[in-house]
Amino acid sequence: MPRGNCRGQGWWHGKFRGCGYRLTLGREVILDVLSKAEGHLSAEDIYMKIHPRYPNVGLTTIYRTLDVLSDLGMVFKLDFGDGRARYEFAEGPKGAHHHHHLVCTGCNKVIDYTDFIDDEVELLNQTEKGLSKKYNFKITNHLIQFYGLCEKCSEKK
Amino acid sequence: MPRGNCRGQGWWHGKFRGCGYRLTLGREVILDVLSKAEGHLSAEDIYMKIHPRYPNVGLTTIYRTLDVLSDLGMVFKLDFGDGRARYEFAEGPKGAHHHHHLVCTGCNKVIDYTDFIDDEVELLNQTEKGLSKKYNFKITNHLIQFYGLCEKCSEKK
DNA sequence: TTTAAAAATGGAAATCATTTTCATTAAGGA
DNA sequence: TCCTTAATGAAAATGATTTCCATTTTTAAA
Ligand SMILES: [Mn+2]
Ligand SMILES: [Mn+2]
Ligand SMILES: [Zn+2]
Ligand SMILES: [Zn+2]
Repeated sequence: MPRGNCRGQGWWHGKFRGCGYRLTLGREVILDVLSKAEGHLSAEDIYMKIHPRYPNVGLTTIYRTLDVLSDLGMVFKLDFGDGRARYEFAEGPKGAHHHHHLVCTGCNKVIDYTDFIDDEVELLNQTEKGLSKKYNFKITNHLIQFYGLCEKCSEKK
Repeated sequence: MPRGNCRGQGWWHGKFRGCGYRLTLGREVILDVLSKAEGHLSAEDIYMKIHPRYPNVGLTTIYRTLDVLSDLGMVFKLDFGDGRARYEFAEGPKGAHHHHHLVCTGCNKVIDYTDFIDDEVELLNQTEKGLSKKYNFKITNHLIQFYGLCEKCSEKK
């Protein structure tokens, strides 16, 4: 968590201000949690992590902030089909860590993978180009996910 | 819509009975609507189509039936991110019509595409094989979607 | 520093697709 | 036809997310 006495010094201060957003305590704390989180957090997960130390940041603000962060491209909003959105920090310009997800339909575990990304990106580019032309569709984004059973869950079965 | 006098004669009668399910009027009608539908219908879409002629088939039954049909693999449950599930008839063994979707984030229009499916399938197989081995993850399913703006929506902008 | 406009906030209430409950009905084997 | 059990519909419950609105905070101007 950021020290309360050096607010607004993070590298993302500029990103906020540049888009007319104000960098508030709530936003900074949420961003901080996300940037340090391992997995894929739901709004409530974030609320739980923050609440003990910042009991006056409400769940509503978390939802609103996550929307803003998604708009700014600082966070990805993910849907693994369990009825609640998950959020993931979009690494800065340095660690642009393009990856996709393996989702276990047994226990909802999610594995990040980067394997085959090169071939994938190649196919994706080709596909995007072709589809853009054929359907006059401007593709801005893609979603690739694999579903199945993780090691533990296939053993159980 | 099926004629009321020849119930249970459809090619899917066996599929139901084989899995211990009963073939009811509601299920038959829902399947019929889906098999003839062009696009991607929500539960309520289906309800609207059915209700005039079969006013005693409730929305609850539609949800339940769609679950059954998904389990049987006769229908695909889709999520285009607009907060309601969509359903699509999974063509029988004949017209196995593997395709993915272009989703317009402007107007929610969805385009089916089959282009590049061959290269895609090849990459997918390779990826699935590699990931299965590396993570001991049994992949049963994949999701690929492209998001962007359709022709009309990019003009508007 | 003072001030005023705009943005952000939190808590409560609303939304709304989907699920659950439960009493009733219908399917299909015997 | 009879009986067991699956299937059904209506109403109520659920639960993640959004909306409302009165209050607070931020920021730029004076
Ligand atoms: Mn991830
Ligand atoms: Mn389709
Ligand atoms: Zn699992
Ligand atoms: Zn569009």
